Amino acid sequence: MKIVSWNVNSIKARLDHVLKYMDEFKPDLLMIQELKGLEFPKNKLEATGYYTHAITQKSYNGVAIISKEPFEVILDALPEDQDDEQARYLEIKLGDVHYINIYLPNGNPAPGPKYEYKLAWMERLYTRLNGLVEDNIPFVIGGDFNVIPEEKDCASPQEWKDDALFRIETKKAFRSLLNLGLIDSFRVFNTGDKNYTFWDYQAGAWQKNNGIRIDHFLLSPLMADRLESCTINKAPRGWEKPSDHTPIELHLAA
DNA sequence: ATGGTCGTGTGACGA
Repeated sequence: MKIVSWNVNSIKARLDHVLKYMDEFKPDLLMIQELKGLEFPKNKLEATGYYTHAITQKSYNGVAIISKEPFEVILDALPEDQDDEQARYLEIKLGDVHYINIYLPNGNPAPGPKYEYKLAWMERLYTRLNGLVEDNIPFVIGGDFNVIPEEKDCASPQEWKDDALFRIETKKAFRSLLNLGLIDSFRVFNTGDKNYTFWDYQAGAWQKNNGIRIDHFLLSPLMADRLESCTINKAPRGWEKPSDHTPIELHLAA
């Protein structure tokens, strides 16, 4: 089973990219982030034979799951804050497994209220994932985590030193998730540097491979034995008018 | 050291 996560930076601007990706790389389940609009092109995506569910808001954020198999929606928001209206979380169930798609807050500028929101969001996420682990519910969580886990996950650590994606509190919160027993799937197969999922549009970052690894797939303990591979597909970042992120691809044994 | 690039929606803000 092929599961993919991709921050598309606007579904309106990137619909043709997503359709091309689906046709060329045939994911079984595709998690996309940063839809950036209220409207979701459900009909055009489902004309391919896939099922979809989207969580959207005006202008910002937004996440969706596109799946070959029909699925049940478990949660359309992260629990524990009724006033949080940002479209950043979707949890579904397919077979016995929960699949969670997140667009974790960026948090810049830090420090400040946006960074406080990010850290609070990560605590709420910890609570939810801890609950699933305790209940022995197998899950896969993918998405744009907006977390650079280690120095080797960026080209120039000095540049990111005080950034919300690389600050010590952010790395600690991410480490707490891993300490639940979750596996950073990509690092099981590749411990090297210069492996990125995002390159800024500015200053020739893509051409210079000045990127960061911020899109991740974490597996719950019960899913560990099913992990077959996890790789970054750089091709879509090189297409015309690309997203600034590229897909990360996970293969699980049936 | 500075500015640089996209997308939304048509302003300024977010990334």
